[in-house]
Order: sequence, then C-alpha cells, then structure tokens
Amino acid sequence: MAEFFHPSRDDITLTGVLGALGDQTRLAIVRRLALAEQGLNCSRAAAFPDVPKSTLSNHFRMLREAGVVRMVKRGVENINTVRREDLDARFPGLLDSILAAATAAEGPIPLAERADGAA
Amino acid sequence: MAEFFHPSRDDITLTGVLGALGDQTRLAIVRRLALAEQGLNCSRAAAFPDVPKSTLSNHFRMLREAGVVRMVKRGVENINTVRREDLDARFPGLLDSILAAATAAEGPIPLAERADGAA
DNA sequence: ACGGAAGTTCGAAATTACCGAACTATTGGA
DNA sequence: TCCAATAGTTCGGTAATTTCGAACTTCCGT
Repeated sequence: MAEFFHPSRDDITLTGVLGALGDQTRLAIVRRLALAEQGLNCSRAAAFPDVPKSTLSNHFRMLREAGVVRMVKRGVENINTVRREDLDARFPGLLDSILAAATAAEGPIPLAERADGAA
Repeated sequence: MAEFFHPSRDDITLTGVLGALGDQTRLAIVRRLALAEQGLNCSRAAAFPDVPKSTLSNHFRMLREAGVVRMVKRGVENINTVRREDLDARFPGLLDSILAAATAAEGPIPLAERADGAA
C-alpha cells in the first residue's frame, strides 16, 4: 500500500482540528499520543475494548486527515505521533490548552489506560 | 415559550465545546459574538446570506447546548453572548487560544462582516 | 508455506445535518 | 384592535456522515 495522505502544515484548518478533537474517542487517542515519547501503534493508542477496530481505523484516518496525527507504516503496524510542531506553528498554544483543559476537566489518563504499559 | 435550556457550568464538556466550534459557520458566529460587547441577536451574529435561517437556528441551538453561548429572549429577538466566564472557569485559556488561532490563521473578521455595524 | 497480528476496506444500517415550508411570538403602526 | 413585518423555531424529508461486522491485505515469525 502507498503512503498515507497527510495535509501539509498550511492546509491544516482550525475547524478541522477542533472537529477532530471534538469526539471523546479521538480526544482520548490524542491525549495518549501526547504522553508517549516515541509514538504508538493504533492498538496501544486506542485500547478501548468497546470500540470496534474498524471504527478506530476511521478515527485514526480522521485525525490524520485533519492534520492532528502523523501515521507511518512500520512493519505490520502503524506508528502514530501527534504533529506537535506543525500544530504549534500554525496554532500557537492551541494544542497545549486543549490538552490542559482535558486534564483539568477529566483528570489525568488513568493508569489502567496508560499507553506506556505502566501498571 | 419557556426559557432556553443551558447546561450548567460543570456540565459543559470539552468535546462538546470543541465539536461546537469545529464548524466554519459556528466558529464565525462565536468570533463575532466575542467581539461584541453587549451581545447580538441571531441575525447580526450570523449574517451569512447563503445559510438558511433554519440551519442557523440549529447552529445556535448547538452552540447553546454545548454551553458556548447564552441565549436570552428579548422581545422578538434572541440576544446571544459567549459564556466567557463559565468557559474560562472550566477550561482556562481555551477560548482565548481558539479565538487567537482563528485570527492568526484566517485573519481578523472583515469589516464588511463586522457585527457592530462599523463600515 | 502457514498462522497470527495489525489494520484497512466494503457495504449496509443507524445517526446526524441540512434546508424549504409552515408556524409562533412580538412589536409597531393604521 | 387588527394587520403586517420581523425574528426565530419547528417539522418533515432528504442528503451526508458515522458506525460496525465481515472479509480482506500485509507483514512477520516459525
């Protein structure tokens, strides 16, 4: 399969980003990715037992096409990272304020859901 | 008609707010409302000739139910204001960073679209 | 080559958004 | 008081989007 499509930095739109993050599942994914240093595959970034994987695949595609997440194939898995530099360059402070708001309103990501595998 | 439903401050959700603002029309409405000192009726806040009024009515309802906008009946019109205090209390800095990102990425609201009637 | 792991794609069903038409409520004027 | 205009809402059908199970593809280890 060919590489994934990613919008260039200047093609990232504010409403696109807000819409992508305006969903519980996708926001949770991005929160986990933001915690991870080196990127996470889809299964680790989105370990929600109740959400079918086809739905999760769609969520990752939405995040990618909105310019929030970069996806790179590595073997059998896709490594996802938050496009922090691009987002910070285009919308300074936005991502941090959203992540801070998520933490303030909903608390830190529970340990059981931590992507780094820490117990 | 009864009063409009508004979520209490603590019932405002982050994904609700982001979803409400993740739309060109609704973000433009909120940008205008944020500029206005004393609130605007729907027609002034959303002077988009190409958007039907039933659609605009739905947009205002979404903004209201997400907790972004407060609506008060005054005579034949509804006065809309951004719920700035509630939003700032619940998600400090979020609204400002979104408005700043909108201005940075799309520029200031054009004079012809200014809600204060200034030429 | 086989089997498992990780995701994607497809298609149908469910949900949601859009918009024209009709309706309600309020105000100002004849 | 009655009429018309203004400002929005509601309703109903259609269009667009989202969801999700099943089948498929790709890659890696054995």
